[in-house]
Amino acid sequence: MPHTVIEVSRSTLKRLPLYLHVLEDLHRQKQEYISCTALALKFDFGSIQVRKDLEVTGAEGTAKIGFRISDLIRNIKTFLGWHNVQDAFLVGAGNLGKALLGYRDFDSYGLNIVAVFDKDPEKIGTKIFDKEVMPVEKMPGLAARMHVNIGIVAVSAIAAQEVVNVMVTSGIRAVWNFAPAPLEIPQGIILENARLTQSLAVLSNKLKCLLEEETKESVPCPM
Amino acid sequence: MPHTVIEVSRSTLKRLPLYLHVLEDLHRQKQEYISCTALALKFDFGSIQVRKDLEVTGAEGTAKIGFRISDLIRNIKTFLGWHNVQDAFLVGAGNLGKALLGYRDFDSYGLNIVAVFDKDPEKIGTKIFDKEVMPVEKMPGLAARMHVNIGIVAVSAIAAQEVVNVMVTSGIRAVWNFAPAPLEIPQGIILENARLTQSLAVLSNKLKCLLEEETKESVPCPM
DNA sequence: GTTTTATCGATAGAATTATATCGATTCGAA
DNA sequence: TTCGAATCGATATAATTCTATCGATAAAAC
Repeated sequence: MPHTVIEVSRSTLKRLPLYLHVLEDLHRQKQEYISCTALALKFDFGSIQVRKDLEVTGAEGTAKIGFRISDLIRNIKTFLGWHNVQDAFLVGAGNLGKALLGYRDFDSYGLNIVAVFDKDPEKIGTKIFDKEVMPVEKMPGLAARMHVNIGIVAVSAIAAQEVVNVMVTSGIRAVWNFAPAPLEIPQGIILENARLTQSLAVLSNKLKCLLEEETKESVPCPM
Repeated sequence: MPHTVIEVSRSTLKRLPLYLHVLEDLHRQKQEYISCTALALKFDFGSIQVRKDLEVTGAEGTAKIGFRISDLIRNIKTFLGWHNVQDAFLVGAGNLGKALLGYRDFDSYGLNIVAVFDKDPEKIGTKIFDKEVMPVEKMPGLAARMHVNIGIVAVSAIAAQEVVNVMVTSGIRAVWNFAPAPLEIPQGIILENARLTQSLAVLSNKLKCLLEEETKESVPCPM
């Protein structure tokens, strides 16, 4: 049985959690089945898109009925790797770090923050949501001992590269970066940037266009 | 002089802030010019992509030299609508809300949070970063008086739709949503979702594939 | 029991997005 | 001053991503 490599686009990958959220909601409401058509109504894209996305997770539906919701949830979670919760280190105990620590739903998204690090001596030793803030120097030792794979960067742009370097030497395999700086990372290590400003850029541009549209009658703006 | 409508892809729009950050960094370091080739080195995509992205902002470069950095910064900011700072309302004074309020750089991204709202009586009246938390009921009146166009949703998924409804009736034109729920919004109002889980999904999937690759020798995973 | 309708699954086609090519231009070096 | 290298700007090609179509199938209506 030769393995065929399934190509999955980044776009599909990003839509899966959207479906998952809706599906879990429906599951709580005891709904058993849903069709792509019905699921697509929740979003601003079509049912074919939904079906193709679900296809990559190996989900199978029945004609006229749709997909079993519990199956879909399981498939999506497995596909994303959220069925096994991964331990993660968080570096940066500022506002953003606190917000991430306070976010309780991460465990259903396969993420469990097990330790917090910072450089600031003022913060070290304090507790945030029951987690003690430790000096960054302790990370390498702890990462090896605890077999932690994920590192979350929640520090300033200036400090970010240094933090990543420590993470990499600590054996971290995947970095989730919240700092607004392009980071260099060795091949084989996963880097994913979670940038608010990207989303804000789209919003701002659209709003600018909308407002310009109102003042002038001619519209020199992209959609 | 007829206006030709420039088509700008969402992808381009999302890359612009990445460039902007690097450019502002270089500007602080007193560098005057940069080529697309040099700028592209900071990212994992090519120089042609960079050039085409910059093109939409109206930037003009010189052969062999590249682009004047100060021009690029101005062009990108203008294109995104970040040259004029927009006032915004934030709803939700939880961890995320606090983090957003504490983020000082928003003003250079064209955003200025002028007021915070919450439903929780315990929170109302308290101050977060010098901003008093107000009851949501006060939003409509204030929005009209202050001509606020942007609303930021930083509440739970359950409360989100209700908050958006109030925003819309308050005259808000653009909603920046952090709640992990698909929101319904009338035509003509801008909705942009800032979802952490999307980024996390990509990370998790890649990590899952990496780890599977190590245990098995055959690789049944995308990319 | 037959027809109708909704849906899946697969394939084909359209649209969008990314990358490559090429002449024109500018600087620096021979 | 001429040549070469680097880069822009425009156009053309490739790759990716989205959308439409069609037969098969299962449930509901008649």
